Amino acid sequence: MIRVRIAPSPTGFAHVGTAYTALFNYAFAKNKKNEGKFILRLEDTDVKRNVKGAEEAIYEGLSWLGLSWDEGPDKDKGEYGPYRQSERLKTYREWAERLLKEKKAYEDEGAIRFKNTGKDMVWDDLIRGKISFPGGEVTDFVILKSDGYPTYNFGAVIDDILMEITHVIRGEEHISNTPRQLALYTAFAKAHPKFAHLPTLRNKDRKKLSKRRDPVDLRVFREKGYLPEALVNFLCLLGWSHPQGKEIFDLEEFVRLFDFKRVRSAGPIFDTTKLDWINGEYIRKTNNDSLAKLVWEYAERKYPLEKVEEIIPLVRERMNKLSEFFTLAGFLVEEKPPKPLFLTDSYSANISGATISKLNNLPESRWNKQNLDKVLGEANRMAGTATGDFFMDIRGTIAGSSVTPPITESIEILGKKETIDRLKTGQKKFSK
RNA sequence: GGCCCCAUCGUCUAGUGGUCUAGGACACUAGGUUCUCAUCCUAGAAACCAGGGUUCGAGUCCCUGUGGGGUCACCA
Repeated sequence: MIRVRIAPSPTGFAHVGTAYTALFNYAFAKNKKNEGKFILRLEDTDVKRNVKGAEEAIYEGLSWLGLSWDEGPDKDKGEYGPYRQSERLKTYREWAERLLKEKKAYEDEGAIRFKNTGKDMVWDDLIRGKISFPGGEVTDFVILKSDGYPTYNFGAVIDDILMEITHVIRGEEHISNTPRQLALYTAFAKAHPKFAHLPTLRNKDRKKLSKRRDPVDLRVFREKGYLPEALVNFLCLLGWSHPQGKEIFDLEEFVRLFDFKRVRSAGPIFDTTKLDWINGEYIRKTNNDSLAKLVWEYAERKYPLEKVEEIIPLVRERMNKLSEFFTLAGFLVEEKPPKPLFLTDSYSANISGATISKLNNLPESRWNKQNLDKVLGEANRMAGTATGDFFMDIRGTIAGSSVTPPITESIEILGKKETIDRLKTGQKKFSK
């Protein structure tokens, strides 16, 4: 039985790196007939850095991405819990004292320190092959702090033993911790789990992603209008490649095809340019009704759902992020009319009394794209201006922008009264 | 600096000794479609870090160098 875990610290928000590690752990656990267990353990042993709400943020972030865990602090304790390290202090003390009794550790100013054996440490990494450290590298290190909390290396090893973790899949930055952990397994005469060290996600400076400078908070991705499926897909593509070279695939497919053989060891740059494209692909894959709901929720239900549904077909191929709905179609949903733009030299001919009365003569009941095309075409001929210019001025006048969805469709949705009001306003402002 | 990891187009990557005059995707450029923008279609530019080996043959194996990264806490 495969058992894997992620072990984030609740020190703030859900980090995209945590999601990345979780994704690969999840895929590995569920890959084999879906029978592996994916465990969430909270390493809250740095009392000073624990932040309230951080735990919930982690749950939220992972759930948003569809990465569900089988065991964790929010679930029944079961035979392996509790899953918060702060609730396992007694256990760590017992195990540390065992080492003390066997003279494999010693007390040092209120802390307990592990006595290094000086042996070379080697393991066969699932992603990188053989990795070895010279024995002198591991010095005596603290395993139990004077406040009674375990250090990372100790807590992780004890829990991995007790929780029967079979595979430790984590970031590359933990490679240098592995010899210390291996020494601990040896001291307890326990077989160590298999290790797989994933590449670290980097920023444009090729440095490991930083909380300070890089967009790493999962909530921010949601706020920017990314779909969780798209983010997951993007994350899959960092360090892993689809055997058929596919770029767009869902979590289920990733899980099914996952293999460490296809994981690269070089650290990829987390460049969201491609994520924007992937997100657009997912938006275009979503049907109108579902997409309208997503936008509606994204807008915190500020606009009528029916209105959003009406607009979606006009913008679905124009947006890569949900947020772009507003820049594209804001003029159709906002109460306040936009400031008109006069975009061509033939404005006065385009937005003329003739144009407006032509539209005015079209009754509400016949206010649809087909008739609008006809009427606007006639108005354009009367104005005697270039078609592009004609529509451009209508665009600028009713939308206050030179980039909008198609004009006749937009006018249909805007409605007769509002359209004519805006055209009149534009005409008036222009002549001033 | 010690130790460790890594190295193919700007970015994500394919490639497990010959089919590589190195393939795909994003981004970019040009053109087509079009009332703008986008979608869509077509084309284009763009990479094996360097030097030594091994081999009939190296992007692929080995060594060295260079470059990048990680880590050296009573943080995780």
